[in-house]
Amino acid sequence: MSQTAIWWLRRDLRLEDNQALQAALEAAETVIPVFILDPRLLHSSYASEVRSAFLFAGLQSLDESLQARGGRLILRQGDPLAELSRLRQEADAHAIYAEPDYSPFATRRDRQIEDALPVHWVGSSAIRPPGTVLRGDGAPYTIYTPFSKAWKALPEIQLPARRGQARPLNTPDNLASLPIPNAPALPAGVPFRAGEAAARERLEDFLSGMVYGYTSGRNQLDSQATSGLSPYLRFGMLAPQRAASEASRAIAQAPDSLARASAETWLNELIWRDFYIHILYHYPRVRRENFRLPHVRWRNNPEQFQAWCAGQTGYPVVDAAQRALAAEDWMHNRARMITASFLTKDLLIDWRWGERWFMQHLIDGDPAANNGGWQWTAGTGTDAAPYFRIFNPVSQGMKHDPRGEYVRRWIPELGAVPDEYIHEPWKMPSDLQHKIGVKIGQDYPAPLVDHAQARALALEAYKANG
DNA sequence: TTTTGAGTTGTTCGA
DNA sequence: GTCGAACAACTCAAA
Repeated sequence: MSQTAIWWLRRDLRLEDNQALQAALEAAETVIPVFILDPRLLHSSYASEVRSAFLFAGLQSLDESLQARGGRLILRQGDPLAELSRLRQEADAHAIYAEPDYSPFATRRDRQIEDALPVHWVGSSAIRPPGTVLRGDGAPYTIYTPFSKAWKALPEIQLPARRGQARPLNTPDNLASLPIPNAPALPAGVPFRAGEAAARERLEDFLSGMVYGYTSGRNQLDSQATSGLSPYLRFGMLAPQRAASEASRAIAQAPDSLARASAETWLNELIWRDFYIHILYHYPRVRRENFRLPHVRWRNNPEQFQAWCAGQTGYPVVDAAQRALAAEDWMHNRARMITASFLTKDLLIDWRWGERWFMQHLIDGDPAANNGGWQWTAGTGTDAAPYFRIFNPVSQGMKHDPRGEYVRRWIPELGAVPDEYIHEPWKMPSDLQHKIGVKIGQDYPAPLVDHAQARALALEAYKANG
């Protein structure tokens, strides 16, 4: 057995269920865990300070776990190829082990690295790697339903059995490491703690609770019925294969058909994550271009975009969503659809503007899922969703936030508005506005656009697409 | 090759 | 209030 291997961490910030780590341990006496901060990513126009802080806190937590096993995290900063080459010489390492990552940026970077260094790719940041779910003729799927059927027809996801006492890593003491950046504490409102222990805890909470109420609960804006696992999956603090195998187990053990349907819905959400990873991998152009409908006539009014960003559109559920994003750096999935539909359909603003805004703020911001979600909502995406599917921000609010709890939580100035007006406060008679002290246009904006009119304009703009 | 059925998440209108 | 149809046309996936 050779002596030393490098374990290069990227989007797999965990020790458990980590196939790359396991392979490194099997191949070498000494394992050097390294994370490389890449300035190109840290300072890109899609970066988010809070997401970086979450990353740093995750590295901190990982370093603590490593120290408990006789290792430590080596942190470097710079170009990964240069840093890995240097570290390999310093440590006299014979090989590098890493989990594949599939974004266009990562793919380019990793091709360069495998041309120059002895790197072994082990595991996958998708449950099933791109290229493993293909049509009969070998082409990639571009429609979710057949993709998911093929995905489910493949052999069940196998996780390596958990070992008893994990063996030490023996990371040498003489290797230089940057201090892990002192993550500014996550803002007080952010409801996520970094690290695999927190991920595991949330997974177990979800499995022992909401997984069987997921189908009905996940669309309620003010409920805690979603899994809340997205930030952990984003950074690999939870293995996606672990989530999938727990989903399968929940399906198998469901007490009744309703429960089974719920667990299946959750598994489908995980498969959607794979779907968009595969789409971005096979069609990297979607990062910049519409998947279909190449010529939507966007209006792109900058003042309206500002109002949308600030949660000042005058549509309570849209504004609540945006303000929740500002406060928690996370947004409920239903809220994402509502606010994205409003930006693209009601304001006719290019989905790329919203996509960037989300990436700059979402703690779980991921290029594949974010791009897929925006293009789906904009009607330009892979699925042949009809363009006339335009969300009505009032009826969406009434349906998914019937008591206005979500709205009142994030828009305190609407606190006194009665339920019947909470999603359309501009309809309050002026004496009521006066009585409760909420004057529309003064204490809270009047609607930025009239939805019925905006809808008609959107239908025109999309129909005009040649 | 051709044919056929289908496509996450919605809204509105009129019976 | 409830229900079904219309909203368009296209492309995908599989038989």
